[in-house]
Amino acid sequence: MSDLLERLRERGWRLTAQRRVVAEVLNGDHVHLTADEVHARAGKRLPEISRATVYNTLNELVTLGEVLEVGTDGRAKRYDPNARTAHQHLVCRVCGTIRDVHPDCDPIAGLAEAERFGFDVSGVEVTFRGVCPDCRKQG
Amino acid sequence: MSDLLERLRERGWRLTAQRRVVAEVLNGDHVHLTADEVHARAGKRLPEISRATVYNTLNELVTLGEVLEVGTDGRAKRYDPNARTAHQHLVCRVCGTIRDVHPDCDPIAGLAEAERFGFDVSGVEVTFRGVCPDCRKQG
DNA sequence: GCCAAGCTTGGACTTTGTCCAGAAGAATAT
DNA sequence: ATATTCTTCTGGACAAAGTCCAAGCTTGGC
Repeated sequence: MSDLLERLRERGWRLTAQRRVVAEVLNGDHVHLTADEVHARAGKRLPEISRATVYNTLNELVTLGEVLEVGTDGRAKRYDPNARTAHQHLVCRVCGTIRDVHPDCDPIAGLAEAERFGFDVSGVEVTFRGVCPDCRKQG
Repeated sequence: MSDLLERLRERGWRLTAQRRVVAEVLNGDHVHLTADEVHARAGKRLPEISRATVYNTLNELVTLGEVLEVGTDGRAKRYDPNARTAHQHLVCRVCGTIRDVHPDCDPIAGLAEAERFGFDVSGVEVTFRGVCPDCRKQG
């Protein structure tokens, strides 16, 4: 069932009860939870799990490259387990819902050499903003 | 001298001493200050100005569309007065410095109709991540 | 000059996240 | 199996960024 857990095991990541629960909560295809939501859901299965552990684990997963941090502008960061396939986000301005979308080309190539100012450019985030169908009906 | 102040006056924005100072501090071409930096600089000219007023004013400017909020990932938001010409940002992962860069085409066009899921897409933010020359020397 | 509306203030409060020292739990060696 | 060592977990304190609010102050219109 779990790509994420399997990949972690393969990498020799020590899989404690706490880490397993965090990884399980996070696993899925269009999941974009905040650290707090992860903590709440993890707490249902492992009531004593501490906030610190959830934060530590999430940060480790990000460092390992298994999970992506998605900044949604002022609010809490969200964590996206789908770090393996390049994708971008489409965020509803009203309700904050996130959809994954897929680029038809590598956007990093769009930055000309002359525009790099000596930076070592290693990543790019593309976030489309709009209003989702549900919010349009109501607005 | 000031595009920003002029535009604000034209729009009938009440120009108090505090707001004027905030707008003046923010004015310029490659300015990306945090709210705290704005407060500090504004405080030099108007020592009693409060943090709350700086935040209020910045949020109003953002709502008016005269200033852009730039989220730099965990750190404090930065405010960019150059909301008039389309541009993107190149952010240093280490020190948080921001450079403006200019797209060679409209990135919003990169999102195929089939990928819009019924959203009314009205904007896109592109943020390149990398390490700036200064931080590379030290790292 | 008076009044209402709108600004500003400072402090309390909230949210999000980090840090730390000690406790608990694995892994390794004996 | 036991001791030792290393890693991880915990809970609470702490910090940064930002919001909220009631009270006071300005401003513009009359």
